[in-house]
Amino acid sequence: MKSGKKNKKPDADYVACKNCGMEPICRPVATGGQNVPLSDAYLNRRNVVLAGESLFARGEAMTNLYAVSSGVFRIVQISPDGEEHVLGFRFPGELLGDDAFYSGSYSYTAIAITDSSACSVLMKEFNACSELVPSMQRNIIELLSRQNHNIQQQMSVLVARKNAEQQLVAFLLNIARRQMANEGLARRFDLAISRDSIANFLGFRRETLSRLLSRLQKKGLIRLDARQLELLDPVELSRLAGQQA
Amino acid sequence: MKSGKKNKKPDADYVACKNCGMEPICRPVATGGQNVPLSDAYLNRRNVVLAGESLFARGEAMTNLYAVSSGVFRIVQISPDGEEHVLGFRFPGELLGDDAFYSGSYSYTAIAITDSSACSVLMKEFNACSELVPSMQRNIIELLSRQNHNIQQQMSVLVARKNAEQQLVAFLLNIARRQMANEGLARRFDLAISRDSIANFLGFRRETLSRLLSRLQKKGLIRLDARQLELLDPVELSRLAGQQA
DNA sequence: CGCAATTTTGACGTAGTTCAACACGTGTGG
DNA sequence: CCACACGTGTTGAACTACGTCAAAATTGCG
Repeated sequence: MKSGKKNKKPDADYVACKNCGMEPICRPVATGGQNVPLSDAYLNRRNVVLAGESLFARGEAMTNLYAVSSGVFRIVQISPDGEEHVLGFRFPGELLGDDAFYSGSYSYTAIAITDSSACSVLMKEFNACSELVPSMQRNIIELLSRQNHNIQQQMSVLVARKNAEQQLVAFLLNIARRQMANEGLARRFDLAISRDSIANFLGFRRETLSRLLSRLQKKGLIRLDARQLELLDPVELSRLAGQQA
Repeated sequence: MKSGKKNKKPDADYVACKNCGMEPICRPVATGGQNVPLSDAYLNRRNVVLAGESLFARGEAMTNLYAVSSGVFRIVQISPDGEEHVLGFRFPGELLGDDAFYSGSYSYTAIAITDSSACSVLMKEFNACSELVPSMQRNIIELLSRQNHNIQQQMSVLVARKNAEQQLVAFLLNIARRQMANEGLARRFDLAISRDSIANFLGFRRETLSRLLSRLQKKGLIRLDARQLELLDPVELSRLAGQQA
């Protein structure tokens, strides 16, 4: 019994609002500003989602736009042959549900990996409000554009792979950056995601993933204790992944 | 000398404005509407870009938002080790440069594969105008959201692959749909893209691609004469790709 | 503690890469 | 007009990385 680990409330580190992707559309409200009439329901802070529970499911009408405030989510789809396919992961400060604007319903299911929490903005209120405040619309445009860019970037890394190792290392570095809300590189962190989810996402078998991780450890590039990941040689890892930055 | 093929002006089929991704932000202007003051420079129709030329390059300031009106573009990035990497392709009706909203500069280079043309909206004018017309902003939000969804979708197909054949078939079907501005499936069309570009994009070797295409022909699923592609058995192809729709 | 889920390891088969040769079309210069 | 280089695409043979199947080791949970 070392800490509050046993109780279910996520006592995790919440992402600072200033580092959150949703900040551009939260702040105008939080500060009050141009006397826009807003219900209290507009912004709902840190809704708890327990590990394994879903925040929303594919096909549901888009009622809210979400941003992860603590924990990790995986976003999944079920393929026609019934298999779950992991589309990606979302870390604190990142948006959830943003690709539902155009269709009005969520296009994937978001599941909490660890006990997590997410802030939500009620779409009904948001739409009404953004009619009145053009800067909010401008903000969400930039949000979407950035997200767009991130996804395309990640896709290029994943598809351009020479081999699985390169792809995996690129993934680990990607995660390490997002762990810090893209402000630098986390050297040591809890990679909450299971091997199965990672393998599923990257498109290879859990056995292959396991072997690759072992190999990276033997080479002294990472240290992995259960799900605690440490990047021992970020420079060499970056080189391996064939990246700059 | 059968047709105008020798002269350089693209005599191609232009996409209909009603099928164009940029229509939501063109139309409000084309119809005049709510007496918004607009310079003639706002919308520039069908700028010609010859095969091999670039429309804009990575890093340049975002002056315009583009939509392909005829031809095909490939979007590329140069990796640190100097290799060109193909991030994707853009067909008539699709946007170019949309992921530059957030940073203000293009994040990739857009190169015409065939002689092509693109409509452009001047950002300076667009920003001014959209301040006045909230519906335009709403439109661009939906555009970005849709693009977001499309990219994530394509990524899931490319990364989730069981094998290269499945991945290739998914790609061909994807192209065939986009050829028709997503209104049904083109059965026979000019796949203008070179084998090298396709292989680069899909992340395998040109030799592998060549073998796969040969195999699909032997199976009687496609017919390929130079770059003229015919889908002989769309149903079986869809099944092969492990997709519905 | 003990069972189930997750992760690792081993042995072997196969899909995709690599290297190399060839075929075709197009443009260039003698 | 032919000779030649060059870009693009196809094909073959040998190699290798990853997948598959099977079993052991570790972790987490009741």
